[in-house]
Amino acid sequence: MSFSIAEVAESSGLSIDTLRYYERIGLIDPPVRDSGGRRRYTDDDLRWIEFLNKIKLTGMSIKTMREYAALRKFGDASAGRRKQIMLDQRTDVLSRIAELQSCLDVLNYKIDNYQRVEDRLAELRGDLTEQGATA
Amino acid sequence: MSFSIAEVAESSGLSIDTLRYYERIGLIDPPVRDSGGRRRYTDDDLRWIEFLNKIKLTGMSIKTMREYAALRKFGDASAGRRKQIMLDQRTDVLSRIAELQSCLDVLNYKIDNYQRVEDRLAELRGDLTEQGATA
DNA sequence: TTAGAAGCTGGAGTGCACTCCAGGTCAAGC
DNA sequence: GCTTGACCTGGAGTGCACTCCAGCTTCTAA
Repeated sequence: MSFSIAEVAESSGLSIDTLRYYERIGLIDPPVRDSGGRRRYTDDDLRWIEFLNKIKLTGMSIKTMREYAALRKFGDASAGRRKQIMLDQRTDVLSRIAELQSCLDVLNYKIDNYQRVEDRLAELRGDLTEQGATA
Repeated sequence: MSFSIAEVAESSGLSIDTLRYYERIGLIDPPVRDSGGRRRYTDDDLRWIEFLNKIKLTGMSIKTMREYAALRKFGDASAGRRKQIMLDQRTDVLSRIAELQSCLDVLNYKIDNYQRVEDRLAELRGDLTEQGATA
């Protein structure tokens, strides 16, 4: 089974231009072409693209993803370096999660504050309405 | 008490250029100047810069931060909109945390795999050494 | 009083990750 | 056989968030 570039774009959430860009810079291997020169992606290609998408979400730079992609070509011999990249990324993700958690506190504090301001303003408007009613 | 731009840069972790850039684009109010025309930042300025830093960590764009900064000028009247911005940002942060958590699974899976490959390679090398010893 | 450090301005340059475009090819349906 | 739409290429353009620079002024310390 193989897929057109449009199908891959659809299923991966990347644009067609982005897929071609990733190929140009060596993130994706050039897929086979059909008789008319169009790209046909295999299941393997799809899985790799899904994986790229996933590690992109962790905030990995394209530079690092390219290194990782290049290392795949060396098979088991590059397992050590690839493991290291994943380890570094995990460290990164863990600290980013912690960072975001601490930001939540600030956000919540601000939200509470604005809520209080809004409540006070609503109350004031209520008072005015009452005055208007009794005047 | 007031601070030179170098001191603010030091304490905020932003560069001097970035501080001036933020001022240019309206993220930071122009601080008062000393007799020689140099910027002197107040405690209030510092607090605002710290806050900016914090919400930047949440991934808020400069565009949104600028809107938020501009809204401050309207005081309580803008509390509603500012609360909304913080609410949106909180939603964002929560989903990003969830996303990162799910990425951790992939990272862990990969790390385990590479560990297994390395273990196997180490074992093979061990065998070779033994062979070498007995040959 | 003078050298050097720190700060100033407006504007240009950078790196990243795409995104768009002009002009061309190819296959399918009418 | 001709139109239409998907796809192709190389290269230019975009938006974001800085970052750097030249050429100037001002304070400080020897």
